[in-house]
Amino acid sequence: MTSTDPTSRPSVRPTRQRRAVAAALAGFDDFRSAQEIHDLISQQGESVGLATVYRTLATLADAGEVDMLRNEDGEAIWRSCSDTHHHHLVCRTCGATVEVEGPAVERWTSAIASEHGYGDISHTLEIFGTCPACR
Amino acid sequence: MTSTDPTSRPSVRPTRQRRAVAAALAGFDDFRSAQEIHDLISQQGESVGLATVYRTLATLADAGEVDMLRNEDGEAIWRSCSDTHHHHLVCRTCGATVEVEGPAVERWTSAIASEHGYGDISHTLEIFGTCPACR
DNA sequence: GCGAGTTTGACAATCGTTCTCAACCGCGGT
DNA sequence: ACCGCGGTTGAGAACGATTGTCAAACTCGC
Repeated sequence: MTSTDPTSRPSVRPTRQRRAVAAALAGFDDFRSAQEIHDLISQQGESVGLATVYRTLATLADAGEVDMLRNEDGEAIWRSCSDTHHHHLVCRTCGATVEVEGPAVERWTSAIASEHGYGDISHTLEIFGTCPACR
Repeated sequence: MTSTDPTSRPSVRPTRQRRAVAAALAGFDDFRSAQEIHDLISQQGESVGLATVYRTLATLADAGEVDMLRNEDGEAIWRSCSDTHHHHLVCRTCGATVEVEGPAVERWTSAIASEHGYGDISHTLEIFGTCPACR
């Protein structure tokens, strides 16, 4: 590592571009694709390369500051999230999203995994349904 | 529509190609990508176009005869499915799959859902990790 | 065996995402 | 304020999965 930072943080610089992406993320609370976020930034008068949007989103996702999941077409979609691990309850009609936590599920998945000798575990869990307003 | 069939079934013909895909699917029990299935068919001495593999898999998935899900890269992967509801513990290196059941999870998801007033619930839960052999 | 409607396959076209690499910029030292 | 060392960016090429195109091949019922 080249980092001289004792916290071993890879030194993320606060550039104009990263600020623009953060600002765009603050502007909506549902899941958006990278392209949509890129367009949104343009509409806010900033100019940021698409590749940079991807890079920044990936970094933020890595840092746990945004959620990334995939829609049914396999496309990556993002939104800013709270800092704790959680899952989503998504209305399949209007897209309304509720963040839910399930310590029991977390425990269950790692238990199942190690029970079968699997390591380096991750999991995806999304719940789809129809929200009260759409019924 | 051009269908004159009173049952409105779209008339799926049992062609050599579709049989080859079905045979390939019967030859493994983990999740494979379309490309891998295509290769497998070649190795079995058959020749089927990649586009046809995609088309056939899509049809089978539609009919509920195969499971299709997406790996962490957003790639579609398929396998023939059993008829009971279950989830998967998938090795992200070799693809080895273990079917797991989680009554607790099922209960938890519906509890969470109704707690938020959501109905008509479905969910996806996949666990990815590294299997003992690949570590 | 015939004709109509399906299905196929080779390949082009899409489309989301990543890579490349020279130019650029933030930051800490001087 | 000036320098220089990386980290960062952007334009566009590259990539890889998936889908569309369309003429030729095939199935099926007659």
